Amino acid sequence: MFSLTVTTFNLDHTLNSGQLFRFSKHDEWYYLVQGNTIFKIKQKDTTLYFDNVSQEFIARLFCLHEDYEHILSEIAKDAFMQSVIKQYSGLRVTRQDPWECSISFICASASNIKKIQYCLNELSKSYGTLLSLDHVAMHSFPPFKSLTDAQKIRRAKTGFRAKYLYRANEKITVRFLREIQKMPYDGAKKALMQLDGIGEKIADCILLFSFGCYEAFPVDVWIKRIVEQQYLHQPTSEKKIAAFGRSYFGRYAGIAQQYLYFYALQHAHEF
DNA sequence: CGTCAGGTAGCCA
DNA sequence: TGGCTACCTGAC
Repeated sequence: MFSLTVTTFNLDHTLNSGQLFRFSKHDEWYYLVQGNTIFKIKQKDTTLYFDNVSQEFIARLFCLHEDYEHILSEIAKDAFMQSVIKQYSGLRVTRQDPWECSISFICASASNIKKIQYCLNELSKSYGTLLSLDHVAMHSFPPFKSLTDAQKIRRAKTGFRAKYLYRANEKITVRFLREIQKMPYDGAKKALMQLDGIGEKIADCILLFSFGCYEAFPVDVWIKRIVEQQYLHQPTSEKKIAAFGRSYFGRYAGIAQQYLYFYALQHAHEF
């Protein structure tokens, strides 16, 4: 068992903000999979407790090295954002494995969080290996290059996304991911959008959640609704909403987006 | 039943 | 470029 003191970090908010889909909660502990091991993590005030995983991995996944006090002050552009930030302070954008993140968000197209989790778990059951910790069982994520059986992909109830997953598995290579990492935002986004099933929104999610590209401002229905309601006061295209988000919030627009998204989820009934 | 989910591709003006 | 619509599937 290890522990770490954290500031401006909230594990619950971070895990439940729709950026990471594969975790399972059992009395106070969250169980997650990293490679071929399960680990568990929980937070008590400013202390993070974790087991079966390295401190380095936790710090990287939750970007604990980032100065969130500073980042949040930069995106607190107006009274509304200030209140959202105050309310959900500690929500962080994660830095996930690019392969898992790409596959996950291809599954996210026109779906919902419950369904995405279901599909990813089914894919993992089919392509991963069974792991356990404290009598909690989970499967490892389908390994890199393993999604080679179209039937099995479809049996995970992935629907029209099945062919996208199959092709992504063919096209995503170590070299491809390394190139993306080196590119600036625009080029990286274009490269990701070469893949079938990855459009503007999903490319932005992948860049934001697995490449540390904080300029990316994914626009989904919820971001569209909240930006229209709070800022633009009229129906606006996704493209214009994204352009607004990036120019208004600046270099940490993606983190602002995550706060807005989390706020919208908590207030979903009001829309 | 229709509509809606963390959308995208293909088609048309 | 901008505005349609079909698309798997499950929940309401």
